[in-house]
Amino acid sequence: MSAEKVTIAVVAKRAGVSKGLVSFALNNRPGVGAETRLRILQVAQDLGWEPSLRARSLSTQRSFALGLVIARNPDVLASDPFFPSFIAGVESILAAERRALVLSVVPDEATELQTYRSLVADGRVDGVFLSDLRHNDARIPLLTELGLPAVTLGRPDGDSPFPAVTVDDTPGVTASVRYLADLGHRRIAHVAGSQNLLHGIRRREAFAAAMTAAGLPEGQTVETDFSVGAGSDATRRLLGQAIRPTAIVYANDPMAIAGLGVAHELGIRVPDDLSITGFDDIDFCRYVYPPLTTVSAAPAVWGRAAATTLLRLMENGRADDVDLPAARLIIRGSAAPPARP
Amino acid sequence: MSAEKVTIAVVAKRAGVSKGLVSFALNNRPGVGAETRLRILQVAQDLGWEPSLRARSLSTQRSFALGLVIARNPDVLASDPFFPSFIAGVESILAAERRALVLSVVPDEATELQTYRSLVADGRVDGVFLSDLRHNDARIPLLTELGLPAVTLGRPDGDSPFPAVTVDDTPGVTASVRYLADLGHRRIAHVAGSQNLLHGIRRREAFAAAMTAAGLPEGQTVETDFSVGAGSDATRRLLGQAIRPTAIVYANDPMAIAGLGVAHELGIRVPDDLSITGFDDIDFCRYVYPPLTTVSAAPAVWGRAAATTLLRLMENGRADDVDLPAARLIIRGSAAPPARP
DNA sequence: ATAGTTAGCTAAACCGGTTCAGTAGGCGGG
DNA sequence: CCCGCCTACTGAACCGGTTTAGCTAACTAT
Repeated sequence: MSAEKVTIAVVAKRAGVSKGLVSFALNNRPGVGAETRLRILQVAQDLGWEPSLRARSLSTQRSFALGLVIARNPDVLASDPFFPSFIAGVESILAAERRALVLSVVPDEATELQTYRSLVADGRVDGVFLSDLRHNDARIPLLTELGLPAVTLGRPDGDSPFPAVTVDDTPGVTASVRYLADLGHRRIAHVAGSQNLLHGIRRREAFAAAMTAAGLPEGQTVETDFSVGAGSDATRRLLGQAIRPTAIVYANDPMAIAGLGVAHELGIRVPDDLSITGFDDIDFCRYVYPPLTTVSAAPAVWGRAAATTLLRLMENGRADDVDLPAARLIIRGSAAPPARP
Repeated sequence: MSAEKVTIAVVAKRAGVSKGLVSFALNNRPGVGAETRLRILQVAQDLGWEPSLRARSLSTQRSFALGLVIARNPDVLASDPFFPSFIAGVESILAAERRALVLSVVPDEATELQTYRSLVADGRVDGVFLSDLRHNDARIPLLTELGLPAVTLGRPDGDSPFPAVTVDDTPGVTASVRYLADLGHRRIAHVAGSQNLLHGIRRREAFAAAMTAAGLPEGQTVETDFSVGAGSDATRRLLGQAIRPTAIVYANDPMAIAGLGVAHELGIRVPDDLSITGFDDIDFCRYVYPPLTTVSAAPAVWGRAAATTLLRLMENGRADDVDLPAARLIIRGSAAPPARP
């Protein structure tokens, strides 16, 4: 019988109006009589009509989807729960708007740029999230050139036409150092993240500044790529020295957990012989032994804020920067006063 | 000048043929003269023409995208690197095909089903991956009804019209139990995953069967939801007993790592006083102390195979099941012969 | 020589919306 | 009473591809 597919034309005929008017009524635009509008909407509902996203896409040149491109070393990606949580936050906003999230995971930066080009060429997305900002990030001029709306996760270090949704890392690092200094530590080291990434750089800078502010000698810093393995190696190097640090501030939790493992292996007791702090407050922190003192980051909240901002930008052509509550120190059991020599 | 947008019509005019013929040439269909075809392709290339995905979508009723809907407790999602790795595998196949991955993360099963309906109603995807299979999974009849091609990750327990891409968990669990039994353990417990999930059920069944096969008494089993916190609680319960197990087989690594933490906290030495094994071989395993004996799963390989199979299904209307190499035991340092009482 | 194929190609319909120019009718102002 | 203007609405073009019916010319078979 009525196996006929319901299109705007069917609705129009049934309501006794033109296709155009149905379109106007649907997108509640002016120029439609009040009762006509109601009749149209009623008919649409009766027929169970849902406008075709594809047709809409073609005529409006929009895709009703947002994009996220992740360029990370697979190891780092796998052990860092940032993205799953962030994405869950993003989705909680998008679902209500009936928009989709297009995700790309790529192996390197060159592919990443190429992926943005493809996404735009294919009109897959109407806007994107820029995560893992880098120094002089090539994506910013690229996206500007491509004319694709974007939101940066954190403030980039150069000029950027895009709104930034930021969680400031500095206070968390500062608080960690101060906390350790107050406990009496003087030789505090830092296992830094990748210095290609802005948050890696900023955490290291915050560490250095906090050491100075605490009146301590410059702390030893080891650069890593944020991976668990690199965290382990860095810890081994730090602890293998004749004079070793009494505390280590890690740039993320996975590395701190790896550090915990190395300490155990070397028979160095945490927190008695060595204090450590992490960054991110991943789930594991609460459950390793001793539980990890770390800095909370709330990636899901970040995801919601980023999605909201990006939608606003696309809607209004502009959106203000958003500063989320800074990450703060969560004190657990992995730090204590240094042992007396 | 030629700021004009390049469409098929422009290419057609420039090549002196009709739009239709350009389309034929592009999709290399018969009915186009050899040199005409070359000329058309040459013109297309000269003009840098890329057919519009949106227009194609509308006329072919396809979206050139695949979907993945994840319904997981945020805690579990965050600590389990399965999806990031799986997705990386999927993407490595999709990128070459110029298809996109649409990802949805939803809070519960009801929303999950609704999400599949939306994806189909909006024509967002041409096929989907079904992960985290459940007993009598409602998604299978739903997708059958919706007519959406799908691939299941693992073999479902009921009838399914979809190809299954499987990594058999059983041998890994069996090997773990056998390994522990060979070391001399008799009281082996199992911290099982969610019994709503097929892999949770199968690992538990494999555990029970392996215990019997090894001639051991039925092992104690605690059910969890696969989360780190639940793994911690379960461990605490097992170790708080008067007569406690000498070994614990965990249904996944995050719980095993939590178990390691609990043991440390209680002053129970691993592996001297307690042996443990995990499942999945996540990155952390190598770096906790002692390094975790576990079962490897290779989610990225799984992702590639699943994507390949799904594409084949969509192409040919059918695809065979794929059985990937079974997960195998990786022996590290978290198990040893039981202490003499 | 004539009818029947077939390869190569064109024109137009189609996918299902949006948008814009234009028309008819109603109303207020002069 | 006429003009102008606004509101409600229609018809057609448009987005940019795919697909189908049908035409022509050349080639084969009889």
